[in-house]
Amino acid sequence: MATGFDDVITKPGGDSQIDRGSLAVPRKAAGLATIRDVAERSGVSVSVVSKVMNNYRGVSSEVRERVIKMADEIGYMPNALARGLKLNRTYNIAVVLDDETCDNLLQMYFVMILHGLKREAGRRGYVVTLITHSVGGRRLSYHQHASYRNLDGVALMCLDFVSGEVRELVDSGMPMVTIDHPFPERECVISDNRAGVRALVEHAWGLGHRRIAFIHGQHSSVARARLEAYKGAMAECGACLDDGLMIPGYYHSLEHTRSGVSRLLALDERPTCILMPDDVSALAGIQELARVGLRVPDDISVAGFDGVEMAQTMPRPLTTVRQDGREVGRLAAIRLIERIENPCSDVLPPDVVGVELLTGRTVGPVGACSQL
Amino acid sequence: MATGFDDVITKPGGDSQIDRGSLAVPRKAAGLATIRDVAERSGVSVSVVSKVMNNYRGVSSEVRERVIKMADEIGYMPNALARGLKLNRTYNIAVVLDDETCDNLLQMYFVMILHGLKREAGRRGYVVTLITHSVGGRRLSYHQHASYRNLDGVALMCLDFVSGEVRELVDSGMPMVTIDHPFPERECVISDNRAGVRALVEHAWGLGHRRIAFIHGQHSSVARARLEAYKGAMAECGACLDDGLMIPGYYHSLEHTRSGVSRLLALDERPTCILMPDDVSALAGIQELARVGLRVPDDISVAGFDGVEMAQTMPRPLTTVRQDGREVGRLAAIRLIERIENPCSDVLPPDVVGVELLTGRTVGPVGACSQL
DNA sequence: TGCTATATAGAAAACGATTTCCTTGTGAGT
DNA sequence: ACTCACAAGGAAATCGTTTTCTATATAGCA
Repeated sequence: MATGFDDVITKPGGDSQIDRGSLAVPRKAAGLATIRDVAERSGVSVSVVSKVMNNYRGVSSEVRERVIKMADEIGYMPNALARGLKLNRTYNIAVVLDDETCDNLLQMYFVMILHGLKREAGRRGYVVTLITHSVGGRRLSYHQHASYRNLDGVALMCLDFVSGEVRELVDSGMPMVTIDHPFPERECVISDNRAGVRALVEHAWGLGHRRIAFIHGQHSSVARARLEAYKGAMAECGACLDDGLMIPGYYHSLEHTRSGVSRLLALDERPTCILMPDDVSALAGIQELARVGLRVPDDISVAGFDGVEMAQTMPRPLTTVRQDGREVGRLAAIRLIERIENPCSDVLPPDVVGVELLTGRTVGPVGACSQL
Repeated sequence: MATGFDDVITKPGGDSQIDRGSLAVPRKAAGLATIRDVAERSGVSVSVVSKVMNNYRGVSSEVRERVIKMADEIGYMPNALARGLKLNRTYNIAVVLDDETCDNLLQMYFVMILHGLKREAGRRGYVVTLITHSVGGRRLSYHQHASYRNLDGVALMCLDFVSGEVRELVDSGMPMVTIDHPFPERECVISDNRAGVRALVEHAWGLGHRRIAFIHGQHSSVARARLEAYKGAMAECGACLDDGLMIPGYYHSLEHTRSGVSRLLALDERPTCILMPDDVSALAGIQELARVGLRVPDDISVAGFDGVEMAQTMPRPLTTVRQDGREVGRLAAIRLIERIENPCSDVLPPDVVGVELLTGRTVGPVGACSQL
């Protein structure tokens, strides 16, 4: 925003006015009452009206009632802009959605988080604004954008947490909450990925699986946590870890999953069970397996991660772990707003939201066929 | 907001200050530079800086450069609040999501719309704020809320379009766009539901189905349009309409769909094909059919509506119609912003976004079994 | 009756921009 | 030399609030 130099220096208008699209209509012209209208029509000063509207004391109940009545009558609503300008509070929090790199809204987990977050925020008088770092051609950092709009705080999820952008935000001291990626001394809510993976491994192990493969995500602390949990759980079960069974993939990338499955099937000793990075990928994996003639779970078992409703409404429900995105979002809102309203309080360690194993029917006991 | 009477009249503070949570920090204290800082440090007046930042003419290029350099140096960003207050424009549009009645975010179609809308809005310099009508206990109408926050326009989807709330919004003249429900003289984008239903009916008919049932949504123009299209297409195909084959249901309501399926199966002459209100419901329907021992599509055919990715990534992809929610959202953003920036232009008839038949594998030729 | 607290009301200064004048200074044209 | 036009810069009003500070009226009290 600071570099207004780009292309247009000289423009029409006598010392002013570029084509600004629509003319600027003052609030009055738009038919909205201002505090001054209320004041005049109830015969008091602006300050008194303000005091009434904010429930301050120092106004006689007679005047108070008159003002309130008049305000109602002419449908007065304060102007959030003026209020925010004075108070430096907008009751508006930012959710950063980077729709250039990852399409977060297309992953149900993040949609659920957004849903929970928005709902809880609304309950507490806040509203949610979705920001990106590109705004009308100009490229603003998240922090610039959030402070340009005076947003009270920021919620971060599903993006490159090690980018300079995020660093800037962390360093800025602006109230923020991250999801599934803790920063020291910053609010955070995480979904219990470790427990989820552990539950899956144990479930499969309990059904007799010994060669349990894991197609895992990359470059994120979620992926790291899950991989670690996988290794830990396998080791605890007494398996000796086989690097060949751990294959990098990407969340929600059907092709990567399919090729991961192919790689696993090409192994000398095939796995009898594959843990996929997410539910959609799991379905893609099952498709791939079907393509080469393998039935699930008779010939090979498959598990997903997320627990989206649709995968449970299938003829053969997916074995997976349900993450409670809505709860994650709800807690994120609570913690962020706490921080906004009480900036000096101590930052607690991350909230960990529990997950639930959905046994489904795609991980079965190791059968005869799978020995082939 | 006008009735601040509720409970608290007398409160602490000498003539002022209720517990306002955080203290109000002026922008300067927060470390952000103001236009005055730029002016002082580059030795010019505030007006000149403003002119430079807005690319107005009437500033020598020498001064212009100096100002720009200084602005960059101290990281100046204008204050959107102050700007908005003066300009009466926030470059912020509202998306109304009513999370009390319907959980719109849980339906992928609406998520896609939101995604497309937000992306296109961002491209044009706008940001999206999600509003509800309940704000921190207080109940504001959509219109009140949007005008309280000075939002430039409103996008409405998936809600009760005949409510007083919506009426108020329509009458207010605030720029708005509706999705899948046209109002006279108001911007609108609709998904071609008629064509979708027609395609499904024709597809099924072509495969020999004659008794095609339709579990349809209710109380919305989408539902009406689809039902009409169903009737029209059936008639055109030469079927005589059977009221028993048209069953009211609800979108995304698994129970209603299941009971609808039961009702259909109880008919003397069972349908050979059922059109479900949406993809998730279709899966629920298939489950219900499986429960009573009917296989899809061998014994009975089933189609969905929406075309969500997951239902296509199943062992047996769902026969359905893909709606292009993202495109709907994109067009909605374009039309809304056009209206905001050019309030006097003519309102065009609704944009109709095409749909695509996904043949899938859940509607098959009428077989011997289905004659039972 | 004075004198001091206290309550009530209002004036005015912010908050950080934009925009409308208005004042200069300069160059061209006669 | 004298006007005229125009460019560059600045002062100040404005947008709609909040909040501090001051002025007045009333009550309490000796």
